[in-house]
Amino acid sequence: MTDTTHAHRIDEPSALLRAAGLRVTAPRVAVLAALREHRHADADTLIATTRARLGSVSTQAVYDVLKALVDAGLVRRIEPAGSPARYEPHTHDNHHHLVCRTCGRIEDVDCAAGRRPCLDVVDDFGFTIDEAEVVYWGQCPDCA
Amino acid sequence: MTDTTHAHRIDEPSALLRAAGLRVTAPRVAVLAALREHRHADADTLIATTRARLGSVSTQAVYDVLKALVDAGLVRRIEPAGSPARYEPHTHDNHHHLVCRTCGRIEDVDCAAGRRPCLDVVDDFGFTIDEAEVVYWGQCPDCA
DNA sequence: ACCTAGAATGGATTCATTCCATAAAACACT
DNA sequence: AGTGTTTTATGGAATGAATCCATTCTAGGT
Repeated sequence: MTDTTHAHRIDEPSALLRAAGLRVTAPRVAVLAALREHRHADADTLIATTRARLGSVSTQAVYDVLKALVDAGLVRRIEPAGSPARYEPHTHDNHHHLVCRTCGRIEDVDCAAGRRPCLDVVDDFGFTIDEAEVVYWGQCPDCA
Repeated sequence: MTDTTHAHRIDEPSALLRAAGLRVTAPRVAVLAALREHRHADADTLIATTRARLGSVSTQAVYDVLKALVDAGLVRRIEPAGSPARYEPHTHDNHHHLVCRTCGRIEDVDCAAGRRPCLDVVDDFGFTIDEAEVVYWGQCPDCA
C-alpha cells in the first residue's frame, strides 16, 4: 500500500466510482482493489479477497457490487464455457482471451494487427452486430 | 416422418451412433432426432422433445446422452454467456455463432472469406491454441 | 438364450447465482 | 452538524442448471 495521503488520482477506486455516478462504499472500493490484484478472478476469489480486506462482507454484497460495476461499464464480465463468470477491470480496448482447457488459466490477447476479427459476416440474418467476442482455446505451458 | 423402411442411410441416428462406437439406445436415437429438429436447443428443450417422442425419459438420461454424443464428436456444445448450454449436430466446419442479446436467438455464421479468425495471436503466452471461437453479439431483426 | 459391460432410473446433491425483506449507511438539504 | 430520502448491505431462502450416486435394466457379443 503506497502512502498517497489525500490522493485525488483519477484511477483510484473512489474516484472511478464517483465518476461513474456510483456511491462510494467500502465493499465497492474493496472489490475494485481486489479486481486489480487478481486478473480474471471469479466471484469466489473476489469474495474471499474482499472479505480479507474488510473483515466481513456478505456474499450478496459482492455480487451486487459486481453487477453495479458491470452495469456502469467499470468492469467487464466474461463467461468462458465450463467455468464460473470471471471479472476484469474494463479497459475498452477490445481485447480477447486465451483460455487453458486444463487449468482454466486466462490471458489477455490483442487481435492480430489490432484489427477486430471477422467484422464482415457473410450472412448476418438481419442482426445488428455490436461486438465480436473471440476465445482462443488451448493448453497453457504448465499444462501442456 | 418419411417412410424409409429398412433404411441404411449413413446419416441416420443409429448409423451415426454405431459409426462412433456407441450403443444404439432409444434415448440416444431420440436425442439425435430432437437435435435435428431444434437448432441450438438447450437441454430443457431436448428433454421435452425426447420425452414427447419416447413417452418418458429421465432427465439424467438426456444429460448422459448429450455428454456421450459430445465426447464422441457427434454433437457440439456451445455455452453463450448468460444462457444454458446449447447443442447442435457437429458439422466440423468451424462455423461460429451470432447471438441476440435480447431473445437469445442463435444463428450459424461462416467466418468472412471462410478463413479462421485471428489465428495469429501477437503474444500467445506459450499456449498451444487449438481453436478460435467467435461469438457475434447483437440484436436480431425481431428484437431490434 | 445367456452374460456382462454399458446405459437408464430416481433421488439426492452441488455450485453459481438471484430473490426477498429488513437493517444500515451514503449523500443531499437544511 | 442533524435530518431525511434513497441506495446499499445483510442474512436467509430459493432458483436453475448440471452432476453424483446406487440400483435396475438392456444392448449386443458369445
